[in-house]
Amino acid sequence: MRIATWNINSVRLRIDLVTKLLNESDIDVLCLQETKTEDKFFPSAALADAGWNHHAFRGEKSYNGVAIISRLPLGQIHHKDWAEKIDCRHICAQIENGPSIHNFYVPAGGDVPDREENPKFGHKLDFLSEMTHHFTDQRPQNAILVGDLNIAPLAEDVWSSKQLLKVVSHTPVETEALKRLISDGGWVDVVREHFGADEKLYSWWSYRARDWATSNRGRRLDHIWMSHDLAPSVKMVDIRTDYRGAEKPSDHVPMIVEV
DNA sequence: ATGGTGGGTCACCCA
Repeated sequence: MRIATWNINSVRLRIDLVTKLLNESDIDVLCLQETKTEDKFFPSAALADAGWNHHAFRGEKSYNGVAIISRLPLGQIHHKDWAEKIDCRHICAQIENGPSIHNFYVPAGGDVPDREENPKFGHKLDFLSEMTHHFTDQRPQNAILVGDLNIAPLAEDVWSSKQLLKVVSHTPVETEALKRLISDGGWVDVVREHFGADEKLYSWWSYRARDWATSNRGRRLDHIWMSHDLAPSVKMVDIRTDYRGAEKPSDHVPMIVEV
């Protein structure tokens, strides 16, 4: 089974890029974040025409939004609301006779890494803390967690750890919270496990760079985690950096895992 | 230290 995650930054604008990825990479289950559309406008027909008939999605006008697109039948679908907001940042679907897949879009957290000065940063930390409590209470089994978690936890997950220590996404309070969520929550960071500790890994490059590829100031904000029982069955991991060079690209690229 | 770009929607929000 091939599972992918991608912050698409508007699923309606980039629907052709989505179907291209599904077809050319033979994806079974694709998890999207930042779909940025209400459910009534979700492009279900285009996905069904391409052969992916099973959809679970939660969207809102302009902001956030998550979706699970599958060519395998979906069983139970549910979501939780986090940090006392009803924004669309989580959806979970079970693949019939297969694993449960959690799809998350963690708040970006604003610009100032201080919860007193910047409520968005407090929201991000509260969201992570609730996730940690949730998975500590209900340890994942036969489960996969993917999404844009908006944190690059390790020095090798950013172009310059030193220069990003005070930049939201790589501050110690965030990276420690994410590592605690992995360990206490019962997850394995299978992308990092696959490539090893030393390799620089990025999934996001800012739109603001003059030349994203030449400056290569990336961060690994997107993640694929598995429960300990499932992690040993990973066969392949691919970070599709080439999609950053597409026409009208998302600032995030797809990450694919085969189990 | 600053501003750089892009998406959604319709004067700004958010990333």
